Amino acid sequence: MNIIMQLLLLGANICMLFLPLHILNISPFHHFKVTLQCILHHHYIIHSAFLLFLLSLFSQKMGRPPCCDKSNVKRGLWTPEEDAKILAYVANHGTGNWTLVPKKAGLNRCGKSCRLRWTNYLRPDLKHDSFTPQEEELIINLHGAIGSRWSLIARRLPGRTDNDVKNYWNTKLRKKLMKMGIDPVTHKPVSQVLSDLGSISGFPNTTTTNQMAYVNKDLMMNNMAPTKTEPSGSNKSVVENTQEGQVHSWQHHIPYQVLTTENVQSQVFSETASSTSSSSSSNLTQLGSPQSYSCQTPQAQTAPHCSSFDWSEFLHSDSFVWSLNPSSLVQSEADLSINAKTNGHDKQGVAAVEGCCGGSMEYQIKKQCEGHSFVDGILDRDSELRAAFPELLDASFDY
DNA sequence: AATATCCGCAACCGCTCCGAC
DNA sequence: CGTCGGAGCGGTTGCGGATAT
Repeated sequence: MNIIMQLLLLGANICMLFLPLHILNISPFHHFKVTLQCILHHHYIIHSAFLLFLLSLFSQKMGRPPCCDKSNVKRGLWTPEEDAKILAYVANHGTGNWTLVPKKAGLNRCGKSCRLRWTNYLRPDLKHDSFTPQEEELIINLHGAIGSRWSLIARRLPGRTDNDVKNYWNTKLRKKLMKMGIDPVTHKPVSQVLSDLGSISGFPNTTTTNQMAYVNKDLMMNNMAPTKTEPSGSNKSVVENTQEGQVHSWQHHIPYQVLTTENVQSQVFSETASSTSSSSSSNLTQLGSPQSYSCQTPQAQTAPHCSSFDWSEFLHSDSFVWSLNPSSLVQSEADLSINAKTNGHDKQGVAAVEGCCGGSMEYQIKKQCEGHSFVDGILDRDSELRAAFPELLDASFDY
């Protein structure tokens, strides 16, 4: 045992000798001395800790240096006094070179933190009241067109920051769309997203009944949360039950893994827009689904059965009473009435969104029925969007 | 009334971009 | 052309108030 441990330590030390110990002001002799003492006295744990300590020092020294000394700067909420210092500094010196601001303004804060405080809260042109329906509508339309590029969206909303828009989307709009049965990522009805998934998932061409074997239906029913009753009574949203219920993942061939429906939807969305959602790769997602909901006819909500496995049929089966009800979906979309009004200062953007969404659902369905894959549809949509949103998608977009 | 849970928002984190050198 | 550092961005976290139990 000792021999094995000594061999392991020897190997680790040989590796360590390749590291430039001078960076840590540690001489190879000192390193060798510590190692030798540990081995001679069988202090393997101590020596392992020593090696880990060296490695952690290297990771700190070799990595990118922090913008400030995190341990010595104040964090958390800002006090009125600190706000006043920032305001006074900016009034005298203007913005820029934020790393020097804490020192010059007499603040014990990270410069980056100062910049964020200014841009997200203290800027005099910011609005601090709640979002208007027009702003809400614009955010939804732009998100459908360009995805989660919050800074781009915020620049079309005077007085709003990207953080404001992002928070409002995450806390209000995303949930609102989901309640309406609209996928907030693709801006498509969830039923169609699921249908699209069925056509691209590589699922074998078997009957729905066979595919149901992937799902532990009984367990799903047992795990379903009780139906919530909407205040509106007869217009009870069946969709809302999808938020509460639990289903089991069959997409990943883990039939009995218990997941919330939201998780399943997330997986669906992440698969349909695989590696396209989120910042680094949102292009396909955003380009694939620029839709203004009012453009969609009620007929468009019920996609024809183009693929061998139809998610709509799957979800509308008796067992899945929580699934999307087309009638409620239509009602919800009528309530939204996205195109009822056009924001005055952004007619161009909204017009572009509306222009490119004409018959969008029919378009997708037609494309799929013509043998286009879902990805083909996204790429086609990309081309359309580039034509419809030249000012948003061009690098030369003028804010 | 006390506690738990939910929700919204401010702030932070890590990464990328971009201009200066 | 490569490096460095400031600025910007999107995702995530955590706090504090509101609401439910």
